[in-house]
Amino acid sequence: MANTHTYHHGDLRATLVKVATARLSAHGIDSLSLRKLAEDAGVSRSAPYHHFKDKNALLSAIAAQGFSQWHDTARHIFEQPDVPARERFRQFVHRYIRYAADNPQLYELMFGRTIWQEQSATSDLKEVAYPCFQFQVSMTRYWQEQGLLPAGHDTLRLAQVTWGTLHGIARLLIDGIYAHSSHIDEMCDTAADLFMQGSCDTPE
Amino acid sequence: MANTHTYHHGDLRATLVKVATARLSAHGIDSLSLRKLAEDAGVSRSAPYHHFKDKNALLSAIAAQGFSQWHDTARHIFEQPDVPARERFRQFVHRYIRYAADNPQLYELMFGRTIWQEQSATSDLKEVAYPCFQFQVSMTRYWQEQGLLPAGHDTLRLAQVTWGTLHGIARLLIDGIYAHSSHIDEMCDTAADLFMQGSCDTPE
DNA sequence: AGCCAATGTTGACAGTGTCAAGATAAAACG
DNA sequence: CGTTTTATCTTGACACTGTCAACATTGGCT
Repeated sequence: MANTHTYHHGDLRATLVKVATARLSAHGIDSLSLRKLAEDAGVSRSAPYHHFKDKNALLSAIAAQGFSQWHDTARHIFEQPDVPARERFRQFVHRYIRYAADNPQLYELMFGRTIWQEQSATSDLKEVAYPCFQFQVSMTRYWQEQGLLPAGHDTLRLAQVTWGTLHGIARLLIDGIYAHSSHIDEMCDTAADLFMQGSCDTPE
Repeated sequence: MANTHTYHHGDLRATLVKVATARLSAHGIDSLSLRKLAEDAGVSRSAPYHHFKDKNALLSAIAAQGFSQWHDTARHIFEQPDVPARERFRQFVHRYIRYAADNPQLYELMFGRTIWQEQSATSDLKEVAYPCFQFQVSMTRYWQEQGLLPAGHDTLRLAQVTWGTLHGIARLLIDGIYAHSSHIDEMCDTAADLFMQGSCDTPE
């Protein structure tokens, strides 16, 4: 499948996403040009336009993949019946930052201005990303019920702040300002402790 | 001064920064092209290269201005002898987010990957930005001493996490993902409360 | 007065995203 | 089966970008 030598490529759309993902993690987001991607896929410059409206649409497709991937990971961490809630929360914090630090280019694409500015957010992207946000809210509610996070606050706001924190730390790390990757674990512990300051531990 | 009709412009460097700042807040970071800026300044394409090594160097100069401006604001908030520490902390949180929300394009430039990636950070930029970071650490230490933030944690880590939180919220707002500007104040209050959960209020 | 360094200009190059018009093959339909 | 429609791919073109080299002009120093 996906024969490169016939006039019709076979599955150009998938191939484009694949080579784009590869190039992204290898050479960074700046070297992602449609023309190079087309060349990587063994196809001419404007062939991609039959599968993606825009450069943005292609980037959104990559980001969407990232979201669903992270959503799965988050679910796995959250749904461990044997692990106490407190520990799962801690794991979640560490894994989130770790995911961002391990895939800096992808993370930046997923949460960067580029694909999110008002007009350009594809509906495909939203369909994957919004449930991912929603899941964050559900988890927050659960942690409030478990007494790990303060119950007195609106769940949505709390979810925005906790995710904001993770997002902020991730970006500071990725952009290399004010934080270094050797501090990752300590920062995660500090953040987790800060959130659970008033925690009265799990009521079983 | 800064006559536009003579062969030598007068003070092209300052003019460039000025028109760039204007164009930045008006049309966004994407429409910042050296050629347009040169035209705005009434000068030819490659004249800027006599004042800035790079496009990046010009952008860094704008960002540097932003940092020193914010540093001043932060100092003013922090050095209010009559206002209790707790209130100053709350003010700080609100003003930080407000500053970001009011100057989204500038904020993005200041904290974006563009000017911070390893090689390209100008020494001019670092000279302004690092003291700004340092000030954040000093404030954190003070708030720890005042009992507003937990004393048990390393000050640097705590500063990274608190700033990370503000930074993350700011970015979620600016990029328009998962947070809307009508939630700003509630989010700030939630964040401040979360940080000061275990607070035993100011001694004295 | 005369030179030099600072500053500004034009020409050029490689790269980009995007579209219009034409070529080709696969699929749909009689 | 042949024919037509439709999806896909290609080449040509355009306007735009950052950057450099070569050349022009000027203000200030000796």
